[in-house]
Amino acid sequence: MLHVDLDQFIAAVEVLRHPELAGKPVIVGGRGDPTERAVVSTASYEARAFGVGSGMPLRIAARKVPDAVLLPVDAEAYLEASENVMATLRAQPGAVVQVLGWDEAFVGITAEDPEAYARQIQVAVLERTQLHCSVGIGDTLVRAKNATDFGKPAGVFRLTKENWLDVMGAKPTKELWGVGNKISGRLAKLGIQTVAELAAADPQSLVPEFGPKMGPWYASLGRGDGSSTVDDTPWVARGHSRETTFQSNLTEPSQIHDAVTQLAGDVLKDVAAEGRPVIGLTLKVRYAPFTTKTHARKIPETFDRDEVLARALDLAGAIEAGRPIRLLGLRAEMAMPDDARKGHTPTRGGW
DNA sequence: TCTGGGGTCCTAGGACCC
DNA sequence: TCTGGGGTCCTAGGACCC
Repeated sequence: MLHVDLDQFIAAVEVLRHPELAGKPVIVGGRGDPTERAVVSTASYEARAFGVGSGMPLRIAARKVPDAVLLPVDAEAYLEASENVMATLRAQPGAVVQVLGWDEAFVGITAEDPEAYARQIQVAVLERTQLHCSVGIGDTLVRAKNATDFGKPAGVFRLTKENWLDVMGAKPTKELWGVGNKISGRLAKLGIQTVAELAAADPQSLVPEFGPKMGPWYASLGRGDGSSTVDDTPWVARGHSRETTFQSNLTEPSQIHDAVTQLAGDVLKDVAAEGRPVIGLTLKVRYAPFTTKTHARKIPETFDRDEVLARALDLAGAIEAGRPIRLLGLRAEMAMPDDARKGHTPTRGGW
């Protein structure tokens, strides 16, 4: 199968709308104001050369690149571009497309020459959307996903059982899809630093540290193993959430009340659009400077706005009085339709 | 340097039941 | 006094992804 990933997607869409920005360091994030609390969504390659990357505080990014062009996030524009890309992928002969996000998809194919097929995809996407993409080819989803990194920018790379350890073996475990800072740190404490060492680990030996599912899963990640099925079942959301980072910390109960009321209204709008009842609520509170707590509650199935709002405000009663708050979030879990296929998700799909 | 917003899934521990 | 062995459900929190 193939993994298709658009190059510097958000920045590229912005450059298409503003051709005069081509070749300049472009940073997209928040409302484009570096004095606000926000992070970088995407930086162009020119900006990345200064050490700017996704997730970096906008303030820091602006300091690193004084000449950068800062732009606000325009989700609708990116979604429209994304839909054009995905439609192009679906139009390829025999392609089964599993979307992973705005700028990524697995494409299941059967082709004599996968590299040629991948090149054809790149041409088609460029012709239709003027966007460049990189393509990974693999015999599992994990290998295809990791292969894409070696193809960037605008290239093609193949990872299979045969060359997986040659290419990936010496890399730190953090390079793997699903292993971040925390897990790589815990693996290191077990004496596992590299992909090759993880591949050699006995899956059962990881169970005490990571549990019965995740332990063996990490071992298989090290080997590049896992599902090789691209699943194009339409995605069904488990829930919807909204969160707000306040530019100045909240301290007053009335401010909390107003903020939760606002969040509940926004979440309910998303839920109503799906026509599925709410079955649970989670309130997220980030106290200043930076500790996060969540409070969750199952609730009886309901479509009633007042009921959901009342329960959200009830959850807000768990907020510690007097501590300044920098973020509030509210998530509504929805009942799943009976025919929804479990286990298919946008970011962890195929596991 | 100071950390967004939208998602999903896994695990631990307590409550409760038989 | 010292205390079983399952099972399920719920809450809280952790970790990851784009």
